[in-house]
Amino acid sequence: MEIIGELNYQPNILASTLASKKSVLFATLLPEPPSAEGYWNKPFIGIQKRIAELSQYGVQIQTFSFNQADSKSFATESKRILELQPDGVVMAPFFKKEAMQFIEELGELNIPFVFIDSEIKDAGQLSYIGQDSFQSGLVSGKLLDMILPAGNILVIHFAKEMDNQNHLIQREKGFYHWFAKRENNPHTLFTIEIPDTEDPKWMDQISKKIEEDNIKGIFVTNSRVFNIGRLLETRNIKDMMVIGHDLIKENLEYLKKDFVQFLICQRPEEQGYNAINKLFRSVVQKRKIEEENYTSIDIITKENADYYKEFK
Amino acid sequence: MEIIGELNYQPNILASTLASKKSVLFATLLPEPPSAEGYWNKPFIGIQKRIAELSQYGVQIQTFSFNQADSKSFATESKRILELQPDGVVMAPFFKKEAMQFIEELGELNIPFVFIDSEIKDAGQLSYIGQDSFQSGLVSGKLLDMILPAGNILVIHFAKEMDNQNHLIQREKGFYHWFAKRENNPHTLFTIEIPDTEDPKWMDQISKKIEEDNIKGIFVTNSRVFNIGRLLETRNIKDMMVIGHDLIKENLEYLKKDFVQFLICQRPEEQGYNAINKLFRSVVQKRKIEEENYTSIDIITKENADYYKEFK
DNA sequence: CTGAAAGCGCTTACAG
DNA sequence: CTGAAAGCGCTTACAG
Repeated sequence: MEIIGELNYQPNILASTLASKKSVLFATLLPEPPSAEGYWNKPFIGIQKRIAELSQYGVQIQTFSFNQADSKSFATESKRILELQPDGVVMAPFFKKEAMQFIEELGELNIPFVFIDSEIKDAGQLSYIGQDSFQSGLVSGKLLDMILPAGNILVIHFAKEMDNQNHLIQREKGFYHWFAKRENNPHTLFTIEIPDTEDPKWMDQISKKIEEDNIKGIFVTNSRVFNIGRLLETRNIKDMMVIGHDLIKENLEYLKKDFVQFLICQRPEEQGYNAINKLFRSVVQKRKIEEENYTSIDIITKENADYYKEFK
Repeated sequence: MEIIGELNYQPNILASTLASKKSVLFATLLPEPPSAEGYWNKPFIGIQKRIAELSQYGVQIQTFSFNQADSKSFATESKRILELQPDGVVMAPFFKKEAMQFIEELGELNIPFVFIDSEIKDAGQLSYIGQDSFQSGLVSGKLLDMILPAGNILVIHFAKEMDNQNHLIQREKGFYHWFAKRENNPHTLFTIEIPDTEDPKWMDQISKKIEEDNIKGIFVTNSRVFNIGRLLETRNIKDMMVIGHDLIKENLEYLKKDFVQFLICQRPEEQGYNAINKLFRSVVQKRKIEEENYTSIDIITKENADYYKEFK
């Protein structure tokens, strides 16, 4: 060891992995996207890209997905992962109770795991990769404030089981915080939860709210902002300033049509790529990993959207 | 070859590079940053990061830099690179004439090269990595327009030898284009060139312009927007909306103090990283490379600036 | 427990 | 020109 120090010896990783011939298996547990255009396809693209690059090193992947509206599916799939005994796990811990159970069992098996998109604090994760949701809400607040001369604001959660959607709550808090600390705030804020858009009644509910409360700005706390685009287009409502999240195809359409002014984004493909990379660096290369890795809070408009392509 | 096709044989790159023991040398020719906080340190950080990762593969680098105000230094350094006969070159082709001469000689030696930051079209480059400057100017125009209720706008180039600064011209053109196509544009636009800030007379010139022409918005076409921050602070000018480029330390200060509203950024570290990666993928891995790689046009405000750190 | 030998999948100098 | 041998820097099963 002394001589190693003196000579500053660095092992040759190429030779090492070539000789060892060992293979490594990672598992992912992420929400199943409702469609091929859904948000959760994006982290997955990044995951696959990094896995492909690392296939030379014998890195393999097995994917599991759960239904965002069904916490039991999370539990069922996590059991399957435990049976598989992978060398590392990437998960979106959407359901806190089920996730904690899973994490405990991973701990017993000494399997490292990385959180993506949302976080449970101090749960023994190797790393968290995702946005600071409060701050991202604050950015949304500032932007909407800058472009809204007058009128009131509606915050909309298109989500079921809000108890489990901590990052949406945090975004809302950050958003409200902006207006709370602002001097002479002329805007009044309201919040609505729309758990289900199957039944088109929600449209009437929102339209009524817009009229009654002089709503001139809308903030949708997740990627379902295209719902508002559709509403504004079909009911021919103009002069509404709208901010939402994530550059998915349906949102891009309404951004281009000027029904949505800003989308807040978080480089989901890069997140998936980095999640696998963290596992690789820790499990295969035995390096130290930084625990928190807040993604940037990206601001997308009609004009820069086409340049916001990852991995060109 | 038939059997290779049938078996879908993929050579093992690890074994290949381990056995071949060949080393590869890349050269970079970039502007020398005026200080440790200058913009051009950033691409260099990315370059070094990728070189460090690839040192296992026997990739080495030799760096050359030129003075942005002196086209001769570009020519001198490019000659030194030609003598070195590297396996690939990354350059910022700031001086078109000198760059074309250099490129021709690189072509004769069959040395591939990548452009970074600014581009010469169809010059035989392996790839270009940088922003679409026209579009980035358009984004600046839209943002300033959104937050500026009334008053006129001043575009400032802090640059010498404007003939060689094609990307600044393009940014200006994009910016003007936004207001040209806008309906009922209430803002009049002016442009000023400040070749030198050593002599503080430029401050009087700008101040006078601001007063005489009712300037309420300023767009600085490069990273020298901190000059305007200083001017506004020292002369106590409020209510000016300011947009500039690049998140360097001096600009961050005035963003935080609310003298600058937006910075347009282009992930310079990522650009450096990608430039080396393109050379590596082409020269060492013999893969096909995409020719254009426009960087995203990132919008930075006081609130998301702290999260805009690359390579965390 | 220690240490030498075989082998990972290639490249390259060299014998024929 | 062809083809077998040596070697790249490690790991790992195995003999002692």
